[in-house]
Amino acid sequence: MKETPTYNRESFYESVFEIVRAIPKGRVTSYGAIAAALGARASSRMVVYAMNVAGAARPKVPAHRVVNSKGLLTGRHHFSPPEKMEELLRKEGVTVEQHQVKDFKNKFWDPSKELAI
DNA sequence: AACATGACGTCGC
DNA sequence: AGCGACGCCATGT
Repeated sequence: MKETPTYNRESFYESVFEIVRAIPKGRVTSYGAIAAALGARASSRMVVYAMNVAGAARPKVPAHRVVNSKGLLTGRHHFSPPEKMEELLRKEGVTVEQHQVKDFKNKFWDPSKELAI
C-alpha cells in the first residue's frame, strides 16, 4: 500500500487546528506548547506550518491567539492587514503592547494541561 | 534533486 | 541573563 511517506501530517494539522480552536477567548498559547501537547516538542515548526495553512482551513482557526513563547506576535505579518492580529486580541480583552502580549504569563493557556487530548 | 527558508524552541557559552 | 548556534522537518525555488 502507498501510505504517506511522511507521518500523518494531515492528522497533525487537524489536531493543531482543534487545539487552537479550543483556546478560550482572551487567552493565548504558544507554538511550542501546542507541539508539546502533541508530543512533538522539538517540532514546533510544524505547528507554524499548520498555522500557515490554517488560513485556508475550515472552520476558521483563531490563529491570532497563538504567539511565540515570549508572547510576541511574530505571526502578525501573515494577517491582512498585519494589525488585524492585535486588533482581534484587544477585542477579546488581551492587552497588546509593542506587538507583545502584556501579562503573557497570566494569559497563557497550556493545552496539554487544560485540554485533554 | 539540492539548497534555503520559516508565525519556534532549546542548549551552550 | 543575553546572544549565538543547532535542531526540527515540510514547503518553495
